[in-house]
Amino acid sequence: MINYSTSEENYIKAIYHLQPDGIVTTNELAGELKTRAASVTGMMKKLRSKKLVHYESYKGFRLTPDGRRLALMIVRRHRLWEYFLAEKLKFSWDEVHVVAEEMEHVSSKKLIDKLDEFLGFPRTDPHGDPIPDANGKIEVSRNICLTELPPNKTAIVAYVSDQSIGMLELLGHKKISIGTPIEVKKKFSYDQSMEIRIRQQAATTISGELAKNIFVRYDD
Amino acid sequence: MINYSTSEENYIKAIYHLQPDGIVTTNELAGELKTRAASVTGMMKKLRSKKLVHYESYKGFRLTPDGRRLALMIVRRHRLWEYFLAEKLKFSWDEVHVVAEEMEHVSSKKLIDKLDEFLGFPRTDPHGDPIPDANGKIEVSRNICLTELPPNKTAIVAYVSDQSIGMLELLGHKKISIGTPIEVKKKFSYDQSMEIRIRQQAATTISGELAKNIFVRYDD
DNA sequence: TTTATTTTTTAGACAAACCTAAATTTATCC
DNA sequence: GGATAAATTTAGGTTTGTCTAAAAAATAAA
Ligand SMILES: [Mn+2]
Ligand SMILES: [Mn+2]
Ligand SMILES: [Mn+2]
Ligand SMILES: [Mn+2]
Repeated sequence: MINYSTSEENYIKAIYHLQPDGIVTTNELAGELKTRAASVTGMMKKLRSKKLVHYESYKGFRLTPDGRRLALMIVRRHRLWEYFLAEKLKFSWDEVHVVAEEMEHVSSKKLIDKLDEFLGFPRTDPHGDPIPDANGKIEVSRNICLTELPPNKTAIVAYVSDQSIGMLELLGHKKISIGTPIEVKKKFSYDQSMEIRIRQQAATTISGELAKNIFVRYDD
Repeated sequence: MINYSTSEENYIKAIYHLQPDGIVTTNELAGELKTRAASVTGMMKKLRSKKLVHYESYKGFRLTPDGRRLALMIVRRHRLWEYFLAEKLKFSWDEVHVVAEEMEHVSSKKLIDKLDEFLGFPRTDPHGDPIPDANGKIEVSRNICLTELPPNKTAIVAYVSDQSIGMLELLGHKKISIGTPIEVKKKFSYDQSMEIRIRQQAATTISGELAKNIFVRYDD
């Protein structure tokens, strides 16, 4: 197994997050990584020479099979550490990301596979994102958006797409987290807001903005 | 808390290991870090400007109180991760060091303090080295060398000073590890070799070379 | 289909950490 | 004490990853 630098890994992971299988442009990636377009161009030449991305000048880039494999390994490390931090060290789910961002670059394969085993082979991280297995296989989540959940049917919160601090804070206040049973009572077409019920508690209202970012598991 | 680079941290830790409180020379440090004298000089200027070492040209260097504090934090991280790897992930004690060498640079203070708590505040790492507490306090081990243990008195292996792979392999073969009860049956002055007894097993012979590196806890 | 705007690449610098080789300082030996 | 030897520092390069500003290419507008 070749070892890659922290920078190389961060670029590969960012490409994966933007487009696991499609074309990413220079500015998109620069925005994602908070770096400048010129730096991206330089790095793409390097990653191309290492056969991790397909890249032709002015035409964007795409992960190669090797690049995708590597991306999945980094995502695996990231999400396993997030799970460890939340589950074993009792970090709150909005704190785990920053720390995992550093830990994901510790490269020992054995470490990660043993950690996976120690954690009991968790399938999702604290944000509900699926964790790739030791072979890089990742579950395709077929969760539906809360906005598409039929009224008066109970579903389980499985995933939140926006994982910013502000969002996680709001969810915390509303007592919504991964695994929370949730039910839509009423939808208001005027502003897409909706009245929901969490467990047996009194109904509460959430904005359309928020609802759009909540995904639930609902086996109809 | 200021953050230091992986290189800076490795230099500080190496100085600490050579001389926690005394003067270290350029070549000594270069040898320890497998780098060149010129690189050491450059880094010392930088660490001096950050007030982590006292340094005057041609006169060697010494950790400042800040430098020592930092060194102890890095040692703390290193040993807690070693403990985690051995205890929770079932790594063998000769595998933990390389991995911890990378993990020790993840800098979150909260991570380390929560890890410490999760592990139950262990006092020593898998090699018997003491783990500094959250304030940087470290136990002074008053272990004695196996060569000084009076014959026919049972003591507990507490620490091995040479932690090279070869040494750990030999100890593994002899079934000696931290916590093993050990007893000296006979010493041969000719080559400093000795006959020892481990638990209730048959006596076995070890070289003076090996005995010099084994330290035991013995409350007389 | 020219012209203007946006996107991307190139050119040139810079900081961190490393290296080799040469110069300088300190230590050792007769 | 002066000549050698050893240790250390300086000088000058290299690599990685970043930046700004200018040039070039691709898109969009007129
Ligand atoms: Mn990262
Ligand atoms: Mn996550
Ligand atoms: Mn290290
Ligand atoms: Mn150790």
